[in-house]
Amino acid sequence: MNNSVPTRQRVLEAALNAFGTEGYAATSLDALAEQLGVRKQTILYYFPSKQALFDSVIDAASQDLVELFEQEASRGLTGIDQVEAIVRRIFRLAVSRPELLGLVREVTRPGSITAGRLSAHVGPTVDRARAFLEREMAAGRLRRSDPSMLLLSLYSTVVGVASELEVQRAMGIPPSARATVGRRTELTRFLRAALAPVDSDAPRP
Amino acid sequence: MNNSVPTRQRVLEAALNAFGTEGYAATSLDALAEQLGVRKQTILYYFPSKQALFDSVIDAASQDLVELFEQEASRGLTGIDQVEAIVRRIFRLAVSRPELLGLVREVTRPGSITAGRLSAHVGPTVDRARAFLEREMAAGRLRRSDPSMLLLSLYSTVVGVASELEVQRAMGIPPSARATVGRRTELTRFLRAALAPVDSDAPRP
DNA sequence: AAATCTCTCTACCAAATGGTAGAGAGAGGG
DNA sequence: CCCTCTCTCTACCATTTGGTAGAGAGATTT
Repeated sequence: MNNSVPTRQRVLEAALNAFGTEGYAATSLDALAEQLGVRKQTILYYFPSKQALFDSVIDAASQDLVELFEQEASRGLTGIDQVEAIVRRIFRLAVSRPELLGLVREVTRPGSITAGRLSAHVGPTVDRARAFLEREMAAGRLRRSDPSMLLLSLYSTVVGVASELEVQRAMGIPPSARATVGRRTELTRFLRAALAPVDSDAPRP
Repeated sequence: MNNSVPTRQRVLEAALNAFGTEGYAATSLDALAEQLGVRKQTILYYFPSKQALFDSVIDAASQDLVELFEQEASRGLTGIDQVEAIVRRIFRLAVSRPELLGLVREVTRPGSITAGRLSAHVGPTVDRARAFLEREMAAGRLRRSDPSMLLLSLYSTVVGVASELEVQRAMGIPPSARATVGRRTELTRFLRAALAPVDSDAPRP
């Protein structure tokens, strides 16, 4: 059965899903194996330990994320339009592959063991993003502020709004597809207000 | 030894710390007990199961959070000043009791078991916050937008910036005390830009 | 003094966990 | 035909986990 997708890749996908939604500690190799219709030792054949599997999952997820961003960045938009395009992409991601954002959340939590692995992969992309913000500020297309801090604020806001379903329920926002679009629309308005340049941001002639 | 603080409360505090930093699944009762210099059965005497302990921790944490907010809200500030005061409080919290925000993060994660418990406790406070935003918008002291969505954006941004240390490191922001103040300052500027009313927000006479 | 209540302990246990050792089946090459 | 390589399996195992049963010590009540 299912001979089209190689086992190793199937394991990686199932693991990404499990780690991203349940978390590392709450995911057992036995449960993962059963879900795949395979024995635990088959998993351990491809990945020598649970930690090694987790590392590989992070590597794969990082690659996906980086590709997504580089692809979007290569379209050459500027100013708030580029920011809005990225937001749109992240929201699409939150719908189509919520486990990916979940994994990011898992990896970046304070007590995380595998701290630097994701950072190492997305580092260059983060640098590109920061450089973009600096460039656009200098050109007067974005309000001037500290690029690193702005990037952090953007990240927190977008990923939070896109993925914190429980919080949203607590705040009276139903987790429907229609509400998702509404969230994105409102978030975009929020970001436009925060990013739009003011007079004093005009580029030096 | 340590007869001043009752055991039950010591267990609650240690559990809040562990659950908030390591997560529910990664926290074992044995480890918790050892850390307390007590046997696991002592914990199970006060809390019939691990899940019951977790529930109690959530209850206690909720109470702390609610008190904190109600206390801050009772000072009667208005507009962005009130928002800024809350931000300041949350940052102080992120420094003095990071495990509290970590617990919130743990509870609000997608695959969480104890979904509604925190929501039930903080619900009324959330309602108050939303009512505040509506009132201030109507008075022309905040830019008009959807209060629920704005609240969500504010929550995501503030908690994210205050607590996502790993992300910050990945973005080139060192996790020092000085940088914490810098983050808060920059975040406040970001929020002011997003919240400041524009001409069309003037209250109807 | 006897009985009860509060609290912490020792002694266990069944289940689950990550991991080791190695057999067996099939394919391909010599 | 045999050898080797790839892949998945069965059989185990030591450790850890959440939880049960109940003893013992001290204080309080009757």
